[in-house]
Amino acid sequence: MTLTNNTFIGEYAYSLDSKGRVNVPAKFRQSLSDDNENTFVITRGMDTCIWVYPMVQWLDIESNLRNLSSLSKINRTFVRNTARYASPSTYDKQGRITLTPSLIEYAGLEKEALIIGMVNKIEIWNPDRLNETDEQSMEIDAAAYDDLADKIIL
Amino acid sequence: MTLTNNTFIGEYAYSLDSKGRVNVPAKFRQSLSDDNENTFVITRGMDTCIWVYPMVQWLDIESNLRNLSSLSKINRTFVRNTARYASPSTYDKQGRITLTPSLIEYAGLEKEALIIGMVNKIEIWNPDRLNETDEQSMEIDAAAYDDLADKIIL
DNA sequence: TAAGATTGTGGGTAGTTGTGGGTAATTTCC
DNA sequence: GGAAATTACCCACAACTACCCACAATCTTA
Repeated sequence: MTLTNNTFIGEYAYSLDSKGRVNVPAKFRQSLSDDNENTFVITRGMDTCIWVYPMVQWLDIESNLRNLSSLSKINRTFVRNTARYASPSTYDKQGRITLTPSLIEYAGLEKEALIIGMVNKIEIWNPDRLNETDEQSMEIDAAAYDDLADKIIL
Repeated sequence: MTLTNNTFIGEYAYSLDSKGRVNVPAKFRQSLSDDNENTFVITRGMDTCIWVYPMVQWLDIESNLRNLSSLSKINRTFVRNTARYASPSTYDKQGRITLTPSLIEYAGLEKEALIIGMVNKIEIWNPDRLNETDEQSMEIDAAAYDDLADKIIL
């Protein structure tokens, strides 16, 4: 029952404990390749959620950032915003990672944490926020969504 | 008399047991190619039913998702909605897959489960719901059906 | 038709997984 | 340099899941 390495799908409802720890779904841990050394890189997501990358995936992003010339202002802004909030985190013996207070606040996390596999990364959401985001995008994106659906056969 | 690999046709009425397991029709199992490793990926269907993909078929979808950059909001939404409800499931020694409570609720499954071969994937229905859906689509679709007639020769 | 194999269904058990909290090591700050 | 706070590591337990076995019904084959 192993999918491709470093690939994550599915949705899990876990709790954030008093120490700011969340469980990484067992299936996600199993999918991690060894060269990640049980480490993720955690950062702000583009929606109000947390993004969690397997380390090797992050290294890939880093090398892409490296190639963006700082001559361009957009590049500078993009590199800055991508890099500044990122920090590596190794999961403990029980399979949990610790989130920084800053990220917990950014994502508005309280007791519940919804963990979503986004194929090449993982998202951590406050369930209520995700619901709102879902409803908003429902109407707005209909047309563009159909375009996408044409390209990918489900 | 074997059909093409990973191809499913026909209708089967099975039961959902107390642990959320349904049998995969023996013919469907036989049709699965070896590289699927006896594994399906189960997710929400576009009607209120469950979709079951042979793993290799899903991997194809996955690699398409992987190529959608998360810089675009629409892409994020699309990847999220496609990936979040999906989960791999290997059938057990008796040929059953386990459905998640979330999917069982989505499809409104109770004791009976109707399993339908959809050529490249499998659908699992609550029989009552399928009846309703059938009746609704009967009249509506006459025109659209004519369009289809251009594309497919029966 | 009888024997054997296959298929669908039910349930028990051992191992895994998620969650809470305790203690020692490390860091921070006065 | 030492106290306070933070972090990392460890243990414990309840809930759940995957795996195994059993059996009845159906189909296959000699």
